[in-house]
Amino acid sequence: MATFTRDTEIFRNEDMLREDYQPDSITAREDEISTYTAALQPIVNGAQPRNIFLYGKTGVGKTAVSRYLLKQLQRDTEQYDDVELSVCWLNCTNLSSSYQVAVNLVNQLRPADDQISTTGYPQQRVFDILYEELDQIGGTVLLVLDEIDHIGSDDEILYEIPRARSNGYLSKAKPGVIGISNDFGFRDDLSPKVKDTLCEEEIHFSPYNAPELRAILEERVAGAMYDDAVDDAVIALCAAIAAQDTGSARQALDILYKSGEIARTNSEKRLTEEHVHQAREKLEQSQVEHGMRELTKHGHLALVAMLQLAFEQETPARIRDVYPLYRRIAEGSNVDPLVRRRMHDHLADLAMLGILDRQMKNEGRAGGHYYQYEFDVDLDIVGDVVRDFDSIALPKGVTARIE
DNA sequence: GATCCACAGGAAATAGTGGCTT
DNA sequence: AAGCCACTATTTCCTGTGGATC
Repeated sequence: MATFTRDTEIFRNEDMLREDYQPDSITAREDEISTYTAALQPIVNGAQPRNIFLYGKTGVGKTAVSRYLLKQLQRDTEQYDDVELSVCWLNCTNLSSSYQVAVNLVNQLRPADDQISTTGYPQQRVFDILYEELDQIGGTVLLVLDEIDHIGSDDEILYEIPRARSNGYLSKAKPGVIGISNDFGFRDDLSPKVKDTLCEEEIHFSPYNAPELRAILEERVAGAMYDDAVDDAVIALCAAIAAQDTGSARQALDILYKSGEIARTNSEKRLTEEHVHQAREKLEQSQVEHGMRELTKHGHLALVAMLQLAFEQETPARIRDVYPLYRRIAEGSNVDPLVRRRMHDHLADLAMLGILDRQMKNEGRAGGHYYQYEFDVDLDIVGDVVRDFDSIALPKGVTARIE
């Protein structure tokens, strides 16, 4: 018989450690905030907004600071009658082109019962619709494009919006673009014409160091967990691990949260450093697992082929060895196998996700150059994932090893 | 130092899907 | 219904590459 009781020892309010929690104040980003504030100043003055670009790795506060500042800005501009500020927030993950960003912006601005479809229109048409919507809102409209680097090299929209007004497409609206990017390289990939218009203000967010992470954790822990549940050493360790790895507050908070979960499951009252280490390992593991499950069918087939080779001690293996096996498994599973070139892309994907490790070998005239692939993760984890592939006929060598 | 292996990986063409316009 | 438009996944074709070997 299961019983539920309220947690009175570890978590007071675990929401505060979650991804979507928005803190009331921002810790350790003073410089960024002051630059950002200065860049937003024209809006308060009722002038044309400047375009702003934020760079920095995940979990360094770009989104949190933006949310925080824009909220302040909206509140503080209310007192001026000649400033009408609206903010439109769009996360561009999964949007790979300007066209899609434009469509999603329109749909964001429109009511749910009047959406437009994601394909079918000529590109310029979608832009026209977007301008109509913007003009309808009027005033200053800030378009926040989070994770904008996902649109890759197709940056047309970043050129269009800032110039829409001077080109006479807009009469009532003053649009401003705030781009948020995880990828510094994105800036260099932008076409020159976009760089000119868009990168008026650039703000760089550096990774957090250990003391900063500690400050952030302490800030959150005060509300999220009971005082007796955590001590400074545990917090310091979470901060240290995250600082060394990614410098991301997200990671530090995740580790702390997971540590608490582990402690709670073991019905312990205090977090220990051991819990933290376990938490880190678990998180790493589940990330890799998630990556593997999300792959396409052919990615899965490639994974199975590699697993088979690993079980036979044939790794590291080269394409020449993996491909025929992949073909057999695909055919056995009633899937049309891909050509070698394409299959190679899937292996490269696996390597990029950190699931496989690849080494370039070069035997010169005798053997040419090629990659050798082997697993970079525990085979048991791979086995766990592969066991759930129900549309793939696993080779015997694999089924035997994973039960 | 030229050659050449065995592949890496870029580029363009093609297939197939879903949706708009007239 | 025919003709567009955009997207994704793939195939086809091809040039590039590092270093052992000639």
